[in-house]
Amino acid sequence: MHRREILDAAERVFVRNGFGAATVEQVAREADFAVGTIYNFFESKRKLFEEVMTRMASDAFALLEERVFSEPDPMKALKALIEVRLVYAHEHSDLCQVFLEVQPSIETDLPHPFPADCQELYERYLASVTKIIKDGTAREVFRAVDPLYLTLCLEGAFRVINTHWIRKGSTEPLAERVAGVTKILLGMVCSPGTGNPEELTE
Amino acid sequence: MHRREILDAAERVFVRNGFGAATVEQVAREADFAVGTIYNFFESKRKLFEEVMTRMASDAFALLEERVFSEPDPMKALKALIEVRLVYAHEHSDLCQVFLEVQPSIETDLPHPFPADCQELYERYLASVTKIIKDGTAREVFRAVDPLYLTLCLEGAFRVINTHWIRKGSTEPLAERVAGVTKILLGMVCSPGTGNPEELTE
Amino acid sequence: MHRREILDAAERVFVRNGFGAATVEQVAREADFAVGTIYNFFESKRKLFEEVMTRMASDAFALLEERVFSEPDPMKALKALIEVRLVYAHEHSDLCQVFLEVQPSIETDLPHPFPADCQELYERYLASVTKIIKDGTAREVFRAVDPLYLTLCLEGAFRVINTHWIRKGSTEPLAERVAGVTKILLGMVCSPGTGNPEELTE
Amino acid sequence: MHRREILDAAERVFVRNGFGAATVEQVAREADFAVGTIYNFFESKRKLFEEVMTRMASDAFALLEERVFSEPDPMKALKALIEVRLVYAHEHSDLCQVFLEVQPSIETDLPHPFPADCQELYERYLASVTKIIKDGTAREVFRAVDPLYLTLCLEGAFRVINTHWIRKGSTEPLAERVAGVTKILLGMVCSPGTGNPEELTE
DNA sequence: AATGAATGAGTATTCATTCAT
DNA sequence: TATGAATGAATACTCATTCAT
Repeated sequence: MHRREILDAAERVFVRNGFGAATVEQVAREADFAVGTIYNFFESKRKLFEEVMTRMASDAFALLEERVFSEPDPMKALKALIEVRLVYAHEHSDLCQVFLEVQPSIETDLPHPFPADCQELYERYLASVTKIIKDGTAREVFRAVDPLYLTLCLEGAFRVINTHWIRKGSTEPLAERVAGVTKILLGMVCSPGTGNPEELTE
Repeated sequence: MHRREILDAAERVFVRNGFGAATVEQVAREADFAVGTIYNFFESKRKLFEEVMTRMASDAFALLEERVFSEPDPMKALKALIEVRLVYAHEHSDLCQVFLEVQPSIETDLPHPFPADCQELYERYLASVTKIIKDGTAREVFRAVDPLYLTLCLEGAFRVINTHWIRKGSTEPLAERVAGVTKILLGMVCSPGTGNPEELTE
Repeated sequence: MHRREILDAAERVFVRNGFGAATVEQVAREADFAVGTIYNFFESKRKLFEEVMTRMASDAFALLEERVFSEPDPMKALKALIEVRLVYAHEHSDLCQVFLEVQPSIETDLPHPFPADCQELYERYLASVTKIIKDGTAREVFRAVDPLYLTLCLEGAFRVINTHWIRKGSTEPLAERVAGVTKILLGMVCSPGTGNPEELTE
Repeated sequence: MHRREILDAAERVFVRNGFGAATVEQVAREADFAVGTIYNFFESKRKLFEEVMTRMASDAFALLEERVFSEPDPMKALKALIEVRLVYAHEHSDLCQVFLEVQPSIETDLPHPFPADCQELYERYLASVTKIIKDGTAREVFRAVDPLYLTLCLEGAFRVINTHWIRKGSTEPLAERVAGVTKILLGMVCSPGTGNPEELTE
């Protein structure tokens, strides 16, 4: 469908140039449509941008639901979360780039430039991860610390490491890199003695 | 000095609106000067922006050098780092906002839109923190994990938590919040048994 | 076509005000278009100016080719040249104004501010006139003097007389004025005795 | 005197950059004064420009009065005029550049951008040359043609040849070049047989 | 629905001019 | 008188948005 094609084109253009530097004409050219046609589907550049954002966030959230949030065992869920966030980001660095940015940026035009949908998904994501943490704490496999803060620490680690991988290349195989980070994060989350640290990462 | 006043005004405007949406006229009005005066001190909007960035990064780095990097004991240095990053960010949320953003943004025109000075300070910051980690590991008080990744995990935690505090208010006193986060981060960094977790935070 | 209308309007504005003092908005108003529309057809004010110049020079050159340079007899060609330069300039004083100015001006930013096309046409024009002179000299109807300098003397005469006519009105009929000048210029170019001076101008 | 120094500096800057591209600050820097000082002596950039023009025209006119207009013999005066206009222009190509421009230019901001003084000098110059022509015609050494037009033809020849020499270098010695042009112009002005053409130029 | 020419508000930047010191 | 920092009007150019076809 045309709407879809335009979104795809817009995603490429926004990721390439950022919101400010991207022009509607670039999107139109990339999508092989006329400028006017873009406006038949999206009421403004801003709205188009927001739909791109929301779609990206939805895709990422759907993946997490399937691979992480449906896992009842907290330890398995945590490991899955770490892997998905690190590997997925590696495979979809563009999308990651965007998903990472669910936070205000100095380059951003407005304090909260992200669409409400997007913000809401982020809140739900945090809630879901927090729930995993709480479950793990209840079963005494995770440390007894503030689960929200633990969630945020995890989230921060994902972001900065993903950014680091995106910006610096690395010769080390992905699996090894992921293993190294997993060891650290499990050490942060898991109770000492709870299968931590060595055998955790096998 | 006028140069200083303009930088202050520009800082406020850029933090409020971002680079793209900020206009030189806004900066001029905020600084209570004419537009032309801005150009007597800074050759372009971009250059003005870069000086604002660099100044912010320098201030933050100077504080870290004084309070953190000059501390020879790794455990004390780590605790100081955590406190400075969390408390200072709380007191200077604007500056924090910016220092956080030494990473590419979707709103950004170029992969490395930040001034070279700024990038370099960030690299030096990471190197300094990594050195603390290595020292601690050598003394076996910190875990034996990849020190760069541990540094990045710390860094991510600071950022996301700071962002969280900036965006959500919190009724909980700052000291308690910092204590909660400190507990988590020490748990991540320190060897199990090394004074962790209870007495660490007193 | 709109491109044409804009060129016409720009021609009027540039001739009226000169390049420096002309504004794109004036051109837009004169052409009855919005400013942006100008930029849909011409990439910059400078480019627009250059197209105006080139078009003027081309028109003038085409006329000269048709009426002067295709004439094999040097004497007839010379008379035609004089007439065309004087009469045409009189009828198209704007165009003349510009074609005259293919020379550096104190108002000009660069030594050769005229578009390459324009410069080239001027060179071709000088070469064509010089060839007429040479032919006439070879047949011994024109004086045996440096043909390039003779060409330049002719050229200068045209310009200053045209400028004089443009700036001062004259009650004397054009034909008589042209006859008077023709007599002088034939006297300059033609060998004494070669039908010069009286019967030449009939 | 300071006024004089500023005029000198302004002359250099205007000749180098043209009126439009020259800035008052450039003039100030060239004159080694502050911008404000310029305005203590000249009420505007335009006025400064006009004084530069007028001074140039006056200098040239004074030279012509001394070397040409005070010569009672028309033939000698004509030869002197030709030489002065060609040689002087060669030696003072900057000034020439300007003096040539006593005519509206497409690059000029206003139809008659030259100061009234300058225009008036030009008129007096034309009148003086015309008088020489008339005297020569009365003595039957010059052709019996319209003296004003003959004056203008001379004037045009000077300008275009000077421009040509300024823009194209020439390896030929100046004296020879002047001789070649003199031969042509004497042929134009002088009655056939009146010492014309050979011995005229010796 | 699709088009893309036309629009014109918005912005960075320049520079002649002023005036307090 | 000399200064030069401050001024702000002026202008080229961009680009999101509209709308007649």
